[in-house]
Amino acid sequence: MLKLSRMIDYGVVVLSQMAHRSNSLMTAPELAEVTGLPAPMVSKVLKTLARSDLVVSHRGAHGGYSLSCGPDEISVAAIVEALEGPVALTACVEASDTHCQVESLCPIRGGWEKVNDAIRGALEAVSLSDLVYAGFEELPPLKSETSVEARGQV
Amino acid sequence: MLKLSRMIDYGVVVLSQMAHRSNSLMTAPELAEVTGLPAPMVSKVLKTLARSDLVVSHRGAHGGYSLSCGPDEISVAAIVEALEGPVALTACVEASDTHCQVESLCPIRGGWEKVNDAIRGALEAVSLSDLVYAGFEELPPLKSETSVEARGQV
DNA sequence: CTAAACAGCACTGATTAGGTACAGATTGGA
DNA sequence: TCCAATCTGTACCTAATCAGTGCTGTTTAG
Repeated sequence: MLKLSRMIDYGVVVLSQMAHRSNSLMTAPELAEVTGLPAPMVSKVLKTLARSDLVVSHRGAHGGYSLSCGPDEISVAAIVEALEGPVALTACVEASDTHCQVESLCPIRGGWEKVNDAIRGALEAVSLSDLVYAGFEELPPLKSETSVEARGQV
Repeated sequence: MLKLSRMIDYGVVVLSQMAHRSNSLMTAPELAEVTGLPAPMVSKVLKTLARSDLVVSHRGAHGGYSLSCGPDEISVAAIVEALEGPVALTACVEASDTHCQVESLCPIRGGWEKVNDAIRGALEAVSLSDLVYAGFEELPPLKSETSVEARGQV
């Protein structure tokens, strides 16, 4: 099924909310409320995204997070990479240098890289703005949104 | 990291071994030996692949499995689909019709489909033969291969 | 100085995946 | 006719991973 993890799902949702409101500074609790996602998770995701410079964090009182650049400059690949490490599909690829005992017999050998490249390419070709602005007008920079009880199904 | 499951890994390895030996009939134990993968797993994978008609099974004594068509006609997408169901990245997509409570607020909505399509397209573009015949000459149709102790790292 | 906000762990509970076992069903050959 | 070699299907267990939570520390505006 090739499901991606909930972290990534959350990350994309949160980022698109941020993109949706023209780069205003938003706190983790605010974003949690707006998206309807569990607050600790949103916080966790934002921390991770900040480490990869996809968002910039502003510490201290009246801090928060904002996008580090325009939503068209953020690819899905970058988000995935930030939250789960480099896009690589098989253990084979990670450890092939040292461990794969049957490398000389395995007819695939470097073949996995083709799959990896294909996937990475596909994910790099999709930007955050591609996901967001599909028939959806921009929202005002916020200030007390009507709350959402639950996002229900992720 | 977007790792794919070991089932798929096994599936691709097994299929490429089959492709590697021009369509000869091979039993599950033989393929397990040749690939160095655990025999019950190989058997399990082959059963599943047979259900999706990627390989054809021949039951009874002197039975075995063979590819249902040429390796250039089998895409990685087909293998993934056979072993893990349709390529769909998020729970959001599966259940969006009924469950997603904030669909009207969620700025992504149909956006995930773009990611799914991109991935599916990428996987469909890579065929089994792309993976196999990268500087690797074909083997004879087999008969008592030198055994491989362990494939070690998958 | 204090409160609001981010940073970084460390922990737990549940889900899932990897792997095994076993009881049928099917077929070729002795 | 019967046996042995194969595939078929399902049930089951263990171990790894993931989602989620909590807590302690750090930064900064006012």
